[in-house]
Amino acid sequence: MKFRSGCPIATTLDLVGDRWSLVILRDLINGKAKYSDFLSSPERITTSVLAVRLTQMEQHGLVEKSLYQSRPKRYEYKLTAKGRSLQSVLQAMCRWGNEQMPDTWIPPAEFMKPMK
Amino acid sequence: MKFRSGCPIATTLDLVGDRWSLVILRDLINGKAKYSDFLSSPERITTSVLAVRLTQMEQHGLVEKSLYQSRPKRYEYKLTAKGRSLQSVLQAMCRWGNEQMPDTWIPPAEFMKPMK
DNA sequence: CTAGTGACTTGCAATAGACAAGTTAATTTG
DNA sequence: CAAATTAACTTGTCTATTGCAAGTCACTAG
Repeated sequence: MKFRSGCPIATTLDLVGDRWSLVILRDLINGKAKYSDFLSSPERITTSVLAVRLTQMEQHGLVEKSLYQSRPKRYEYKLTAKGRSLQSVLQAMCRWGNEQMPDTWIPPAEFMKPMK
Repeated sequence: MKFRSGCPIATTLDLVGDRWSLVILRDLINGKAKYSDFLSSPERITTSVLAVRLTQMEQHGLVEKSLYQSRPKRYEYKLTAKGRSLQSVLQAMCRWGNEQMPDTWIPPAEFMKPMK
């Protein structure tokens, strides 16, 4: 992976600065783990984009894939510590969205709890 | 503008969830204001993308354009309160970048000061 | 008069995303 | 036991966004 600069903001955006990665991360934090779980979210990601984003997030060390059933093979996705620590970024976005964008949903208190 | 859902995270990403908007916002917070200022940042945004992003950020109410010189016309860009309040998101990204991505620059203390 | 600067615009190729359909290996349902 | 359903993808086509290079327009400095 080539980064645009050493700026921590630009570098973070090189990893998750696209339309979908942080939406998937939100779902993972909220306990979703299976391919079909992500597809069922209200934003309606398409299957092709989901497949690409999941493998890239895995390559970046944000999620881990594990077999939870062989025959037929089924995988579940879980956050790594590195991925989970992005929750503070999501919390900041939630706060901003709720303050500045009318009619956005209020997240469960659990989601907004300070971390670490 | 059509939003993917009422989720505050998804809605925020509908506005700034691309490769460049938050990099421009960082520059604005750091006092950059002119077209050529943004072009000179180390990430090397191209002029065509910069023009598009600036007009979209203006449409979304995050920045304001003002004439600071007629003949020839020259404009400067400034953050609105709505745009400035995204700083907390950038601060969270900075913290994450510095913790998880090796060799990212440490921002000036000024940038990380709590807001409001 | 020529070169340079600031703020763009235009054109074209490459990559990412949207939309729809197909595949594979089971498992459930009738 | 064949037919429908499910989970997890893959493939294909089309459009949108980004990257890269060059050009334009209105001055201004030498």
